[in-house]
Amino acid sequence: MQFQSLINYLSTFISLDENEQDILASKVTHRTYLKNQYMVQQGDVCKYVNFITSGCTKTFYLDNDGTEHIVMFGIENWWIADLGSFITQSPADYNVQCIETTEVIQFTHQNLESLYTQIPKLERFFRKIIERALVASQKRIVRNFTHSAKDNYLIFKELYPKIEQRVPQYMIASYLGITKEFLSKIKSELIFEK
Amino acid sequence: MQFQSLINYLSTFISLDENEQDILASKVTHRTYLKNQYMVQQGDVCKYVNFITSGCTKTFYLDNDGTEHIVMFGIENWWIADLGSFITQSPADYNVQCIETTEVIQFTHQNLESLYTQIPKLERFFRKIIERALVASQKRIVRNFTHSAKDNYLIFKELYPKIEQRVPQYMIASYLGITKEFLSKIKSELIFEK
DNA sequence: AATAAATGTTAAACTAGTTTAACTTCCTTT
DNA sequence: AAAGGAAGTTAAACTAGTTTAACATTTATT
Repeated sequence: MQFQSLINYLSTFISLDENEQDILASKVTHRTYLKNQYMVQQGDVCKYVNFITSGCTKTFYLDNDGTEHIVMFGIENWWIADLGSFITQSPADYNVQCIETTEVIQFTHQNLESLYTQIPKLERFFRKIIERALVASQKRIVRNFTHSAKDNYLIFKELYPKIEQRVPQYMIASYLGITKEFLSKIKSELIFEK
Repeated sequence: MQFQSLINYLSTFISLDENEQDILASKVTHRTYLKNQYMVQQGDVCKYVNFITSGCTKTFYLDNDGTEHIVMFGIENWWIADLGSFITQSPADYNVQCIETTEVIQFTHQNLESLYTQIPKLERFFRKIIERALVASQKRIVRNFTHSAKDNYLIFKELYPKIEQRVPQYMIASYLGITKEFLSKIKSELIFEK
């Protein structure tokens, strides 16, 4: 059952007694999105924070030319939302679309707020998750500046080997901030170098 | 007095009663760093989260060539630390150096943890601050991909007009991920365009 | 099995940003 | 007031990554 995946995941960070688990269960819902469906659309308010129990998503920004820029991918045990939109309940800058059929456990803003109050351990947990995400985000900024596209591709493969196998190459190029043609060139150079 | 600056700042987010203010005061220390002094050095453990009451700092990464890459600046009412190092109490990736004489209020890891427990409002406050920082960091990643160096410079000026006036140009170039020579060229083009 | 659609490749011409190096201007320190 | 260092500028040669366009391969649909 889906909810159990969340409990298992949380148990590696915090321990919740039966009562707390029941409270949590009463505040979340479960949903399945089909491949290509949108979890969040640019311009809509992001209603949920989503915990992925299975599947794969991409979070992307559409620029004025209609080009998509992938901000992040999401797989099992990742938290996915347009955080800026969710916390302020204002229109989203990003789209979240499913690359595979994706099952999630959803927290509304109101339910999450009430969980924070009822189970302070959970607020602490989310603070720590967000701290880590911020550290990772800052590291990514520095990486982008200090490394060539080829190095960044190799680092990506090492950091997220599971994602590299599941998403098309042109999306990885977008995540790295380069064109699919250039990534193709990089890959052929890497094969040659071996 | 320095501590009052922190209280004033916090009051725009949360209200602390006298007792809570006293607890807070008992858990922080004050320190003045001179121009060019280091608040954090790459390799050391980042011992404090610093709230700047006056002055200006740069947080930067030194790559293998010895080139510095500025991750962020800090001015009055900003929180400065190597967050990754602070939360795990492991060696820092970044340096924090003062661009001006800088006064800060410092929180050790232990004191901050105990404040979170004694004043849950403060944990909520920090969660929100970090959420915002994460949103800003993700936006910066997308900005870097979607805009030219010239656009990013204009955006920087608009976003942080106070910082632009206080720090040398070559540091702004580093923050933008371009060379000082190219920023110089961009500026001369902008003058010409007017 | 056939066709269309999505994904991936190659190569040539191009451009945004880097490198190097020489020079200028401004700021400190004596 | 002079001298030295830090910060900023200019320009030429270069390179990492883009653009365009044509083609190849894989995957999905009938």
